Amino acid sequence: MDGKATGVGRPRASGAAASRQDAREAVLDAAGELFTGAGYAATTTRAIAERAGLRQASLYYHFPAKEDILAELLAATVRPSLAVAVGLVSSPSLEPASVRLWALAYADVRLLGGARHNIGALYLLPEVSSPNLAGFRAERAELKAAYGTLVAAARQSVSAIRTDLVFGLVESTAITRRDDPALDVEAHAREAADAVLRLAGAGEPDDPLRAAARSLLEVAGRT
Amino acid sequence: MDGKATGVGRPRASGAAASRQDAREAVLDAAGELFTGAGYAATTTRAIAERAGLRQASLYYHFPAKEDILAELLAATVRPSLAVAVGLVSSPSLEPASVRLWALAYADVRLLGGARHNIGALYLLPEVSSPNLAGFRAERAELKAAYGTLVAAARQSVSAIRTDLVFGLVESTAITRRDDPALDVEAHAREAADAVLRLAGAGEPDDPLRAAARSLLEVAGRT
DNA sequence: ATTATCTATAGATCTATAGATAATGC
DNA sequence: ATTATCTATAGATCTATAGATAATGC
Repeated sequence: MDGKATGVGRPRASGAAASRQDAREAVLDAAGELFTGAGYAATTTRAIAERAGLRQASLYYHFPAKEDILAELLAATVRPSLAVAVGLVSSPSLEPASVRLWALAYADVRLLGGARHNIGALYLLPEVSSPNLAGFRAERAELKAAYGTLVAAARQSVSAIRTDLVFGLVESTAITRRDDPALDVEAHAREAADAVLRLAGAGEPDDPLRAAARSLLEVAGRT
Repeated sequence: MDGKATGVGRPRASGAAASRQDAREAVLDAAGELFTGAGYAATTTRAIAERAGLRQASLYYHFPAKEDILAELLAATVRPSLAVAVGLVSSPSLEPASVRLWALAYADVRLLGGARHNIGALYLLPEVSSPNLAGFRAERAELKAAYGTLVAAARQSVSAIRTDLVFGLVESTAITRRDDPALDVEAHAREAADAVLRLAGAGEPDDPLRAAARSLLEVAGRT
């Protein structure tokens, strides 16, 4: 079962053998590390390929252009959080909005912070404004809208807050992780979610609320 | 008084005449626009020079290297806020900490948002991690520490909050402005400062508090 | 025959330096 | 003589394409 390590196609110069799926994954992983660390423009296709264990030109068998690698990484960044958000907003839940808002912020920060590289930092890249990445921006706008919905529903006292500030607080966790890579993601996510509730004027978060939010996520199959 | 438009040195090919100081300023302004819009690595020295009205090689008369342009822009970004922060933290003020915290956040967001280009977005560039920019990072850390001091002093109820989250909320206003350049800076600054107080658990901001904070800034000579 | 890679390279830049040049200042 | 610019270019890339090649699959 171990023997046939090499698959179809010319073997790699580096020796490493891998299936088609592996190659794509390796490229995305390498690009994720380099893009988050050095940025998009400063990362060469050669560097990505080297780290992925193949030659520069071989990238183009898997991706039509460099920007498509970024597009795929960005999509993978929003999509899971967006799925959680849609679930929390749309499905008729017995839980109050404050619980669902806490759950969304918590899940979002954990998903971003728990990923292999600091993919939340991809949001911050100036290349995100590129016309080719409109699809990602649209998904990100949907996610933001979901925050807006829950913030509006959860508010108890204080005047309305800009969704920007709530969403911005969540996104800023990527900067924090960039400056301090050893961060405890779980604790950070909890504190960020607490902070979101305070911002939204949804009352002070307490342990029962957090527990309810966490089990809500588990029911949805999402940790 | 208008006649001698051209100064010392060979005239510019573009025709535009300018003194040494003007050239530096023009370069910084051009770089500010391009770096915040497209990022550092994606901005060529040629593009900067073109926009500044001189030839690519002439940049190097004013700056030893491309990175020094970024360094100077970054310094100009933190320095004014840091000056405000030091004033608010150190000087013995009659105002309570919550007023001073509001004042700091308000001044910071206004300074970032009110500048000609979206210079707050420079914080977000991955190049900030460059070893050559350690000086900037140190100043930024000082500013963050000032937030931490005021947050700790202003807290009334709720458990302590990470300074990261407060500072991150402030920094995130640069992302908001990137996505929506027409933003009303004054209103945004006020709401961000309100949000900071809520995060810090320093009680609900009200108009008298805001007025006190604003006059505190005016006394310090800073709007 | 198909697949997944490789080698080689075209064509386009990009940063920074060398050295010339066109002003003013003394 | 000094200053601020210019032209020209070295040397180093960088992305993407063309076409060859070394596997497996039929």
